[in-house]
Amino acid sequence: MICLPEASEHRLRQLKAIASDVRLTVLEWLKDPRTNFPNQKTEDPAKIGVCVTLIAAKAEISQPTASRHLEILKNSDFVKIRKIHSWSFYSRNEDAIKEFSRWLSINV
Amino acid sequence: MICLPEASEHRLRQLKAIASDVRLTVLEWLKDPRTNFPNQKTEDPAKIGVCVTLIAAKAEISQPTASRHLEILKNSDFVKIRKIHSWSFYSRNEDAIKEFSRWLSINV
DNA sequence: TGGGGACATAGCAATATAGCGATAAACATA
DNA sequence: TATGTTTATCGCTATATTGCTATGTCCCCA
Repeated sequence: MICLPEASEHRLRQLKAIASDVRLTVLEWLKDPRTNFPNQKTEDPAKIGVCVTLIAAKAEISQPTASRHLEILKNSDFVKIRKIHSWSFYSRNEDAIKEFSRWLSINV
Repeated sequence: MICLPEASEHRLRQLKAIASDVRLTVLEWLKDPRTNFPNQKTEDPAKIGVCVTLIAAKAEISQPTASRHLEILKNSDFVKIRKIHSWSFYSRNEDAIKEFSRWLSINV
């Protein structure tokens, strides 16, 4: 059986995380939160992040499904969460994304 | 529903192709075919590629399963096939891999 | 012409993934 | 306290993926 090196387990998790049309698109949207989520009034989406409900609405999926996708993106380190009151504001983790991209360019 | 831009369909296919422990490992093995497949006598693995049977044996999966994985890697452009007689010799498509890596570093 | 090796395809079973509605938890406010 | 809002989790169904065996195809060689 295939035995992946310990260090690559995390990379495989990251690869699976972005190998999804929904998650790839959400990551893309989060590059420009002000343009893609202009209706968020509670917090500045570019500074704090975007809440789950607005992401679900734009992706036209249910809120639980969006929550699950965002959990997967979080487990792969591609996004960060900022929790304020009952909101969860999601934003890109540019450092982790860059590091992943660098790993891929070297190791794949 | 999510509607991925036309151009990204191919990228999503590529992401799904390497989001697999088996396929990621095979791609890794194909970086150094002489070391990883020293038993191939018919053709030089480093020049022509590696045949399906040896890949299946090293990965400890059945030949049809290996064939399927290699087909997925081929459809994503990550490998090339060289057919000689009844053999199919697989090798990395370094150009396509580099192009993919460049796309990812810019667009994800 | 027949046999054997190498590969791809078909068909099936098991597992993983993605979607939903219902519901619980946390919190602000009337 | 009661209500409404936001999010996460649970349970379920549908689909996709991965593995296998069986089989067909192609090609070389006896």
